[in-house]
Amino acid sequence: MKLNSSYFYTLRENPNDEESVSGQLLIRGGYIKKSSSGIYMFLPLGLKVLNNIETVIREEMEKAGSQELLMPCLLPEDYYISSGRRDNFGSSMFSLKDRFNKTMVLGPTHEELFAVAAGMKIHSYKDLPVSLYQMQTKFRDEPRPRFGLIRVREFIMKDAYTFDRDLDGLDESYGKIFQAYKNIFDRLHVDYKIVRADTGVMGGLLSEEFQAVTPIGEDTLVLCDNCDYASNLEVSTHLYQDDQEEEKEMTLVATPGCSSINDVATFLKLDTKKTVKALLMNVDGKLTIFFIRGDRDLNETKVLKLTGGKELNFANDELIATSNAVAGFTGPVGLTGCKVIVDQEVLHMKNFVVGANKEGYHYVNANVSDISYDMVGDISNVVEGDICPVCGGHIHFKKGIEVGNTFKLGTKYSKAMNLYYQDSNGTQQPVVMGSYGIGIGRTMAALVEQNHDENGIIWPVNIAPYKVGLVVIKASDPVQSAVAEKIYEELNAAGIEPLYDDRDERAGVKFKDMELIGIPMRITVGKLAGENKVEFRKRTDSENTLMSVEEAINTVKELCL
RNA sequence: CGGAAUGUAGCACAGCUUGGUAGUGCACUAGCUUCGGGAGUUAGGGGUCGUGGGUUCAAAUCCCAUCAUUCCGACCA
Repeated sequence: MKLNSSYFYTLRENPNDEESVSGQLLIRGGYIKKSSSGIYMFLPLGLKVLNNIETVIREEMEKAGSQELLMPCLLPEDYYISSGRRDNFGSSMFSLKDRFNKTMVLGPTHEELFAVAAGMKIHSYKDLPVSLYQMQTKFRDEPRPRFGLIRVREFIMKDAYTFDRDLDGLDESYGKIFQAYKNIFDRLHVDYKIVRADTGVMGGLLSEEFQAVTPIGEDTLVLCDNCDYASNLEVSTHLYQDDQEEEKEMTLVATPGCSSINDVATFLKLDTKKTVKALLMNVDGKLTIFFIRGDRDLNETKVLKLTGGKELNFANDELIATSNAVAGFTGPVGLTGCKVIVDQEVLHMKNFVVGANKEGYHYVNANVSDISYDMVGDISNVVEGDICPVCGGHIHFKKGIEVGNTFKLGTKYSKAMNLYYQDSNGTQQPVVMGSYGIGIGRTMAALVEQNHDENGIIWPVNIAPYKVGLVVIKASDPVQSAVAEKIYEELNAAGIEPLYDDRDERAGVKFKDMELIGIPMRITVGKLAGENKVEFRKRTDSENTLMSVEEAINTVKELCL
């Protein structure tokens, strides 16, 4: 492409409404432009990158035996009512009325519709397995879009669905797509971790996430420094260590004004690990008090799973008043009027500090035998330094962006959508489903987060909108432009279209633009063009290499393989 | 949805406190000089100051409302 006659622009300054590096660079490079909160235009360069990512995904999905189709975005609400998910999605689903006053929604994910499509083919066990996928725009009305393309309200997702006779079949189909995902993210050069995760609103038996590792990530990845344990914080566990102290006698002590666990620990000169704190929560309208070690956080996912609750919030004063709990000094000794749930870990602690249910007092040297509770379970988050549940090594954290997710769904959707097949005995059986997603724009953003420097983006060669940039220093010089033109023609003939900067701009501007938009290779045609010499440099190089025109062309060809 | 901030030319911003002719840099047009790392200079073009209302002789500036965007939280496959 010749820049002089093309739609091409860059911005010299960062936009004022974009915080993330990937968002800033993609906007400055003219890849994307925000049209409203969480909704972006993909401009010519951006579309090329998107297409390159899609090409890799298509190739690997086809290799895994999946067939592409295309679903509508606009769907009658009824599908999601049938599956019971209309309420789960709630206001994060875009909804509108058609002219007959029928409620339509913009699809946030398509398990229901794929089950319907699969039903057109699947009648007998002989029709299985089936594997289908699509690249399609999804809509989710996020409460808070942010980080450029990372959390948006409209985005292109590759979503795939598998249909099998039984769990063994599902395992096999899941394995194929799982391997395809590894191939995809390897080929895209994403630095990623695969972690175990919560199944969330999807439901089902198993969820694993492909997480691009970057500090901007919104998910916390729990990793072991000794084995390959990898898990999303929301479902991570750890081994408990028994406190070896002798049990002492519980004693009431005055702790005036110490209503936070840090105050208490400081006042008593103790580590917060020797304390147990109370969290007064509202679980579906009922007061539930949780006790966990003082330095830990409550894990909402685990709590909802344990209690079977739907919604978790902090309890208000009115709700707290239904029990004898004293806010700031709540303890599990003689607590009544509410449900009391104790973290599993507390059972392994000795001589800890807890609230005394009395303003200004705590108990010290409390032990499990001193307290009463209704339920025990794993309800807290792991922290760095905890013991790995697999190998006994130590746990550390990284941050990740969820770029892919795989689910073993089981029969939840097939039953809801009436997707059954007849087995060899002639009886009806629900089809066993799996679902698999990759966020394409999000992957693009994650790549930029992982591959940039102070000058701009550094695309992997196979993802870059153009693999090579061709800069002619003085476009008005007939010798230089003739050499550049020749290189342009030859590379095009070889199937490698260069980004040819033939603008009447100063050299510095051209170099800066090539670096900002992240073109992986650059050929510069300058003073020595008359001697058949040009300069070659990779985006990651710090210096030019002088070579002949032929050498430069061959180098580009080799690096494009 | 709670808390905070911002909205002025294509982009980034100043002006607002203390009301009185709409400003700067980049970008754009024309000229001259320059020409291998975001040039210099001269002359220009481009504005419903987010929107609606109010106060005032007079509002970008003060007041009220509203919309949009961003940040912190809540939420989130």
